[in-house]
Amino acid sequence: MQPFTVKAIKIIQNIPSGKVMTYGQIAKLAGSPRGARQVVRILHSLSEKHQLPWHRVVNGKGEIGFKNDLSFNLQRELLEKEEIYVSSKGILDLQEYLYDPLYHHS
DNA sequence: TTGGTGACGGGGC
DNA sequence: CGCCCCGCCACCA
Repeated sequence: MQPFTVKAIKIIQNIPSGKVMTYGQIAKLAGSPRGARQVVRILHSLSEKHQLPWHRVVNGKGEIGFKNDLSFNLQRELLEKEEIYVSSKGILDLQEYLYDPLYHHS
């Protein structure tokens, strides 16, 4: 397993409930600034095995990425359960919900 | 080995 | 805002 994959998994596992991270942000923190698509791959193939909170990952514009209705609706439901408001078009407010593991209060 | 494939991202219009 | 193009990169048939 590549170090990138290991790091990305840890990062995803540490996203707190009620917050989201973007594919690109995770890729960058895991050491591959242009590896957003690899994050997609990881979520797709390893979410179950590693019990990843896959629903807390959205694209850089703050939208649910799925085109597929079933997956789209499921992700929206899971986010709203965590008090994250998602519009019917799948858009949420990154200013409010984005999690930055490198940011610390005072 | 090679070419197709994305739950992406940035830039241009 | 919406579209389109292009670069990206590990995986797999």
